[in-house]
Amino acid sequence: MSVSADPKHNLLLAALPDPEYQRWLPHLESVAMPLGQVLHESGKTLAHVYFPTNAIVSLLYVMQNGSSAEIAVVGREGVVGISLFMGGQSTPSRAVVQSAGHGFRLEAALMKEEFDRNGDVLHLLLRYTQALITQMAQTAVCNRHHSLDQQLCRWLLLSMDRLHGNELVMTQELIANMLGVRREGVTEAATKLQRAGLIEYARGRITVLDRPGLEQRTCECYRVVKQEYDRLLPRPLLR
Amino acid sequence: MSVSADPKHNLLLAALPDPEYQRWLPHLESVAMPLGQVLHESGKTLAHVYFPTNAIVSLLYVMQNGSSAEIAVVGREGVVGISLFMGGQSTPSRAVVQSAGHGFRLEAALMKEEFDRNGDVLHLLLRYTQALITQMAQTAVCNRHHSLDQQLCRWLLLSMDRLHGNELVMTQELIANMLGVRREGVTEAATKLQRAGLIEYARGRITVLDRPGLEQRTCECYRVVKQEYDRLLPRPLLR
DNA sequence: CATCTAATGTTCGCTATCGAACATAAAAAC
DNA sequence: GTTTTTATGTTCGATAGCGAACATTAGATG
Repeated sequence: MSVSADPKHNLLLAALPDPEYQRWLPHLESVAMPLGQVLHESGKTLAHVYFPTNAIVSLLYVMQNGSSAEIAVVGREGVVGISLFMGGQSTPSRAVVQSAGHGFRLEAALMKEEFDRNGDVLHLLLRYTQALITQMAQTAVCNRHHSLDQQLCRWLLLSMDRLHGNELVMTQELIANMLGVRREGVTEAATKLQRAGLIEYARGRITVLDRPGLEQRTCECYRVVKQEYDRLLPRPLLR
Repeated sequence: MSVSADPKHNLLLAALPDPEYQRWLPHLESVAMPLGQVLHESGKTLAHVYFPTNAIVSLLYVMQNGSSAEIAVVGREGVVGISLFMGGQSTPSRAVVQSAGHGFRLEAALMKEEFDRNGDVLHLLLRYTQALITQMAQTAVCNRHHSLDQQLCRWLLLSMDRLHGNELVMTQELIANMLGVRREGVTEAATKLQRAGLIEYARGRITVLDRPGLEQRTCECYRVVKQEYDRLLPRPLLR
């Protein structure tokens, strides 16, 4: 698929100054990212960092009792594995491919080395990390205060922003895992959105029909996160 | 108060290598941190970073409708204002003193300069930031899945870890703002804890009587956050 | 000491979400 | 084409937390 063959479809890779990009290129390994693939397990040391091009990855926390909650979502705007350059080697969360696609990966040691060279790469990755922090913080707020309806809209919008089209392959069961709610709740909320003509739903395939409509229904959380990504990672990235 | 007079009561400052510490010392300004003081406002550029010694600071997000939720809490183990060195200059959250005390602050420009020198200081601050990220992520999970009772225990434990004694000056109203719930809910939960003999409550003063009891009642979130701070910022800090 | 104010305690009906059970239908497997 | 599996839809009682109203009491203020 040509859409995934170019590393520059990942916005962070695209934002690299040319010397860095050329240096990384031979080490960037093209990888398929199938639905459900676990990129890193909670508490385990990372072997690679992943730069998705057209895949979406969920950072999610799985509790002792098995229920889960998504903390943040990473797509072509970002990188999976920040704990590597943040210095902790691992995190208590799991990274799972939520929407199949492709991406590129870089070996942990190489990533760390590049980060520690300490120039534009460092500042780019740190700004991205700050955007990711905003997403996590907003998830906390949203979980506290907003209705499932609103949260579903937020989640759909954040996912759509990370894809090219307006279609998402995703069952209600999976969405429920991400949002940390029951599947029935998602069914109910999704049915409402479908009745309102905002989305079309068919056995694991969601099509967004009316994006502005979703934006109107969602809570402020979506806008805050979006604005912060735009602010911290404008195009052209890097001042 | 002697307990606040020494910058090394802040664990990050204490973890600085001596050359850095000596260089910072003349620039560290001792400041009182009274209850309710706003250290930075949502979206505003930071003038200083703050290193609390015996104060506790809440990072909280205030919504359009006025309700709020705490995203993370910072005490003597940390620093307020990470967005400064992360590169964003500001964040969509507000930092408010939740428990009065003292601290030290450093001018934004100096902080950035030190960070960009790019040695131990950078890695120390990044590891701290990763611990903070874990706290935010866990807050999101906790908000989704755990009861108010459990969350109150978590909050008390996290706060106690950042103080010296076992007493906290804090009304139920304020706790409710932090947790993003109603004051009545906090009253009810706190009454339960008091009846169980775990805490003593008296008009804006909480005393923890049975810490292990609280740890038993709280959810896994407390332990995860605690362990992650210990892992990322062990004493002696810096490898 | 009397008064006022802020902090806490209590109650009641309401709503969103949960937990569980079951129905239906589309797609996949045979 | 028949069977099986998977995804979605629906219902019912239970419960946690909400919103609002009001009672009580300990300190602060005068």
